[in-house]
Amino acid sequence: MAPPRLRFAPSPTGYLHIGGARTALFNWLYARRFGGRFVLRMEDTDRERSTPESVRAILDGLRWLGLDWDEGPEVGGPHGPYFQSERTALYREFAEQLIRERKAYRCYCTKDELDERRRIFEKLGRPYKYEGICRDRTDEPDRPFVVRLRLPDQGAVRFDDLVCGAIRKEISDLYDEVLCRSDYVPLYDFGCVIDDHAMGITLVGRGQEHINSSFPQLVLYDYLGWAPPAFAHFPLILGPDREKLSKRLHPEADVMLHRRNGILPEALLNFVVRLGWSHGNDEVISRAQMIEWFDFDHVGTTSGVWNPEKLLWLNQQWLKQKSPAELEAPFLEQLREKGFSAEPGERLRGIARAQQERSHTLAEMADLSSYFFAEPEPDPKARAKFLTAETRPILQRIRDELAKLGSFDAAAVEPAFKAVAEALALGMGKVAQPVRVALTGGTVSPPIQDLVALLGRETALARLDRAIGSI
RNA sequence: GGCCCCGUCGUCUAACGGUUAGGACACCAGCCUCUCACGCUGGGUACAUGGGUUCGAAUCCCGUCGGGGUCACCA
Repeated sequence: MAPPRLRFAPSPTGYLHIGGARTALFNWLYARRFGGRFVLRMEDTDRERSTPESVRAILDGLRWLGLDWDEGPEVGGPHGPYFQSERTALYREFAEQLIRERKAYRCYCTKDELDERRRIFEKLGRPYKYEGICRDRTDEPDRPFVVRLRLPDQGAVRFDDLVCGAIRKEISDLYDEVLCRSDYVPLYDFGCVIDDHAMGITLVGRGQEHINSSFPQLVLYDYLGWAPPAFAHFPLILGPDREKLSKRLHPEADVMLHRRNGILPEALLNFVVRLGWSHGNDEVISRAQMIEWFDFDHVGTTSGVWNPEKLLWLNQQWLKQKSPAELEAPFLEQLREKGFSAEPGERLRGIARAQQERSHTLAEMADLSSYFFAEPEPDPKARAKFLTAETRPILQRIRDELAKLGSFDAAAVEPAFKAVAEALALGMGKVAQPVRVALTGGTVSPPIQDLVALLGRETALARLDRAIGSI
């Protein structure tokens, strides 16, 4: 069997959203697993709403997620151009062919006329479907027109969806929809069919909201004498309110918002792939494993609800297993975003290592690390409890021991604490916690020896001195 | 409203006629422990509903109810 060809065909009318990202992911995974090709095509035929900025945003989003395309914008390929706005000659050719063959016709009804009729029908409580007024007109007035599909008189359209199984619809439930405008700029179904065929697409994977457009598309394939691709319709992703995840209602639909929030691309992919697909009991799944395991048999049919807690948990899992070097750049980005003057390097990686398993996001990691980059903001409650006359000698003792240290790394610092605790006949907790408050302002930090080492001799001693002096 | 799709814990899901209906997130309890986390152990919560088919149904069929999608010169 020839290698499958799949595509992702977004319309550049805004940022890359989660639903689109998952559609892209599923198609990409299938292509990667079965040695196929993954094509990216911009469906920019809505001139009002399509923008170059959106093209940029979608490309950036896909790249951030690591979903690379074999053919498409910026990489080219043998089936270009990959922007529908540059392919009108092709649409015109087939539109005219369909008209000649009486499988389509020019319709001169104006938008206002149609709106008016729609209003009347709605007032009567009946759904409006274009009645085929221009079906049999023979004149060709010099007026704007649209090209409409001439539906067969009867019959049904059926297909076997790779995810949903057998689906069918009566022709009588369809209507003569608009294929393209006077200038032959196509609408969705027409552009989709022409391009999927021209680009050799063998498998169309998209969201379930497109199930209903499969029927007219299948009619088109039949009219054009082309073998249709296989279809796979994926379950929808719903917002917490159980409505389809949309840009308007749900801010979390923005892929790049999650990047700004400190989510790792691996985690977002992992979260989203599990919304609708599963592999036994596996939860934390890498890109490589996804490619190895993905198939449509295990894509479910029920819509999934966005679950922010699970995303956070997954992100923590990924954060934990990243190396400090991998975390360095995105961590730095977060810190600077928050106004800290951090520099890349050994120390930053050390802080990342110390914080990575106690954070859900890179943003949280940056927040938790504030005292490494600025003077701590003292928490009054922590002060009152741990910086007292009773703990003052402990702080002093630790300060003295630390000052004596030749090396100031964690391995050298830890024995100093142990020694003080032993000398004072106290548990580690009694010793470490006051120091923690003195050094960070609060009661939460990495293990005390890591904290001290990361702060460095000068800062650690200065903060201890200040705490001692303030009691 | 017409049409299309769907219906297992609160959420994501496993199960592909025979299981005490499994796992994960979240939640609760405990352990670990210098704090916070991580980790570990344990706990509660689900087959929408009514009828069939079958020796046997969460799994197959039909009805009901419920949810979502779609009905544009958007995609």
